[in-house]
Amino acid sequence: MKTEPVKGFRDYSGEEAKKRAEMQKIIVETFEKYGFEPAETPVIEYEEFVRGDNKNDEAVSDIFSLKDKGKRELALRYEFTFQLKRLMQNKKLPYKRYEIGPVFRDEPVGSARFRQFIQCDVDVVGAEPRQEAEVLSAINDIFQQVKLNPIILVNNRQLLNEILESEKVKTENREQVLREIDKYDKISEKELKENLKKLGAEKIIDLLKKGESYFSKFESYKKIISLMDYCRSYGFEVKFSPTIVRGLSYYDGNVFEIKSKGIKETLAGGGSYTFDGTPCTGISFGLERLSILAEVNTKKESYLVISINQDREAIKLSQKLRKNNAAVSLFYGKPSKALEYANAYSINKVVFVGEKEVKNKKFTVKDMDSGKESALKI
RNA sequence: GUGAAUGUAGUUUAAUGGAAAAAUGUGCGGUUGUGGUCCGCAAGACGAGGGUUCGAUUCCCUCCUUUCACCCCA
Repeated sequence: MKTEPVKGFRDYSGEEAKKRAEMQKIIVETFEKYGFEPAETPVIEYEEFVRGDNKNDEAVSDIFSLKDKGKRELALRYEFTFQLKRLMQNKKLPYKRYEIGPVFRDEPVGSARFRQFIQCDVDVVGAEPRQEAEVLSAINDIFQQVKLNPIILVNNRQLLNEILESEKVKTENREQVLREIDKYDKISEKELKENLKKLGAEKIIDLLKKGESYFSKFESYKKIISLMDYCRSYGFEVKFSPTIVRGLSYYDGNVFEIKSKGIKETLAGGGSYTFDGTPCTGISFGLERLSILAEVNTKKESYLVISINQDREAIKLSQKLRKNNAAVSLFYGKPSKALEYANAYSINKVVFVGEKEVKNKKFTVKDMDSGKESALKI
């Protein structure tokens, strides 16, 4: 019997699992602080719906597909945004929701790439452009709380189109040109130019490097300037990067990408798009990648109540502590084993419940870090 | 998906064409109420399947895992 996890899937336990749980707590709290409400959607959807209109989208070719007994053509969700098409119905706008949950992609795996990962997604349906800054601020907040320095890059899809238009790049080549531009940071400029030359767009790279003086003549650039301005009001900076493209084909306005030192993979991505004529904006990030760099405090105050042949009293005491919201485990056995147990699971307080304590109705708490004992107050 | 590398106890690392070693972790114990020290005992591995061979963990083949690159992406 094979017990190992499937390629690209894995278990989390111990410290790692604690860290992930703690991070999710921070994420939920922050999203709610920004007025987003939670939503839960199915993992399985009709394949047709998952694919949507993005038939040419490479990412969509990486979906896991399956069939049920009724021979329905189904698929595992590979992101959350498309499900908004259903959630947004009959909602007063702007509808602000977040969702945290597993998504699945049948694609190559790597150290920071999995086939199942927890995606944390926030969107505003019925968004004004200035709400892009709100969404970015929420994400920035989360990153700050886990001691990360995010580098937030922004660009605009239409701006790229305008530039390709003005350079008279053939329509049929544009998609490929964008894909090449996206490689800007990965391959040498020489190589990039050669690739672009084949597509009749070798001048693009030099143009993108020109900066403000060149971009300001395009209408879409104003949207970037405006976004940068709003972000400054929130107290953080975003950086204009004309070479970020983003894959998901529904983006049609500003697009975002968050990077950080210490990881080559993108931490978060998002942008503005239009569903049923409604302008929306959203961003999402993967918990696993964030977790690689995040620093969170997983130490919590917790108790180990040790029953030394005083089970009834020990249980009573545990329940009292739990009523005060303490995290309590019970241990039946020898004190030396109990202390070892407490160390193994980083339980920082132990209470002995033995004949002596029960008789005197006095319990002492031992702090596992300092070794000091003090009277237990409930 | 393609190409390259990889695969030994839960984890980290040895050795070998001829009975697989250690550290750490785990379980039990050290005569029964105080820990991260120490001592003893125990359980625990050659990714899977084929082939070559008297004999394969070691050589060969296939598959799988992991890692890297391409493609794309959180």
